[in-house]
Amino acid sequence: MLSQAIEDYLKFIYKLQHSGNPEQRVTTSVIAERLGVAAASATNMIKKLAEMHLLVHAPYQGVELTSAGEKIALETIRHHRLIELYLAQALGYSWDQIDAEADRLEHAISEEFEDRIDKALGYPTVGAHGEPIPTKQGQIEDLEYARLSDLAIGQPAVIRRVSDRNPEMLRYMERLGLQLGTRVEVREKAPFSGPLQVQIDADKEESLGLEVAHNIFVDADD
Amino acid sequence: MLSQAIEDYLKFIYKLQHSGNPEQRVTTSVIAERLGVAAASATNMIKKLAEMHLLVHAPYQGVELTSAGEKIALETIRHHRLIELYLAQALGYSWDQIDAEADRLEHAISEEFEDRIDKALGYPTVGAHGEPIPTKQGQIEDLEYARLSDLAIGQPAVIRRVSDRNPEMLRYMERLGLQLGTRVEVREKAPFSGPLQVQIDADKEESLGLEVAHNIFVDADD
DNA sequence: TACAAAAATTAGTCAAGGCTAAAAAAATGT
DNA sequence: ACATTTTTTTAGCCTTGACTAATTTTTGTA
Repeated sequence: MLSQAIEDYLKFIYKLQHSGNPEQRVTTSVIAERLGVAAASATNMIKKLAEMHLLVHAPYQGVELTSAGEKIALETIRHHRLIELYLAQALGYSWDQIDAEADRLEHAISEEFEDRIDKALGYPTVGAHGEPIPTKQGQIEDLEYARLSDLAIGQPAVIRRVSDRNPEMLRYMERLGLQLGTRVEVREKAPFSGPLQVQIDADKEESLGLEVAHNIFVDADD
Repeated sequence: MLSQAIEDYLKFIYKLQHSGNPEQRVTTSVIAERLGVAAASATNMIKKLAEMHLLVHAPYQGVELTSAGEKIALETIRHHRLIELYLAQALGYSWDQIDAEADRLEHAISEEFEDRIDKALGYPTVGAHGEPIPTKQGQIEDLEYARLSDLAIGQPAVIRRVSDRNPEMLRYMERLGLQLGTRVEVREKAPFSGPLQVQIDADKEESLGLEVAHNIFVDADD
């Protein structure tokens, strides 16, 4: 069994590798910052993971997971997303609570547990925030959606994914009725990075800050 | 937050204090054996727990939980038993699997999780093996049942609790149809600590070894 | 009562995984 | 091109909770 620390490092490294700009190298300091540890601690762990052949480290250049490392990262992410969805669907947790709980549980569950909640959920392919759930074999779809902030005015769209990074923001979205599947349409964009006027679900119009809109991913509705 | 190790020590010390013979002192070696660690390790942890005022240690005499220690033990046991029941009822786990899974999960869940499964289960008062579940306030009933091995011949009874210590044994009981609520009656006791002939649920009669019968607790049915 | 056996403790290690402070390497701007 | 800033690494230390081996203490028995 791998330690919780190792699983966490691999998980976050995977996420950093696959987040946004693909040219963004995953360096020691970025990893340290994301995990909330000192840079020296990250250096140590990276060295250890490299010795375990879970990643390759080019000093000062960044880190890349090996397929063995990626496999573990994807298993951990699968656990996390299945647990999140289970918490939301079976136990009634709200959007902003599931991430923290799943962060602890993901390291504690067995394969058996994974299989049973997978089955209970009907073998879902996307998580509670719309992220793809890796398969047991380590396959993951990469769903590419547009950001609501980039949506053309007047183009109707459906919310397909939201960032789960900020619980505060999730609470805000939930309060506005922004969920997966919600129909949205940008009505107006204020100049100078100002707020968007967004039509929500045909019955409501709200002013949405750019930061929030940046963290909502939509599928143009045609 | 207390470490998993501390919670485990307190849980097992509580269980040892309240298992069977009340004159049996809970000594370092007994604790070490139950937790599967070296005696020296137990000595260290006991010293630490004593410094934290979670127990009182009389050297060579044994250990006794303080009320603070007992509170933590009972919280941990509550988590364990709620999780076990949830695994059995909501996720279809079998009797022999739930203990191991709960051992890991009990240290990872939040109060929120505890509350939600408690509610989902309808605020149960006994666990999957018939053990009382401590309340959130740390109250616990002590249910005293007779052992099936001590039951008088011809006395009908109902299974109320089984020991969860041995998964093999649980699997065996399950296979024989021995569950909580099952009606049993001892028909015959072979001499020299021999097996019992037991009527199970009016439709079956089985020969049961003394060790198994010793780990089944019943309520005389009158 | 003395002494052997059993139980408990102490002493010293080890592995994980953090930390800070200092040193070294790389990148950047003038 | 070189000095400064940023990033990374090294060195050394800390805490947790295990371990083994050696040393008490206690206890049970001849």
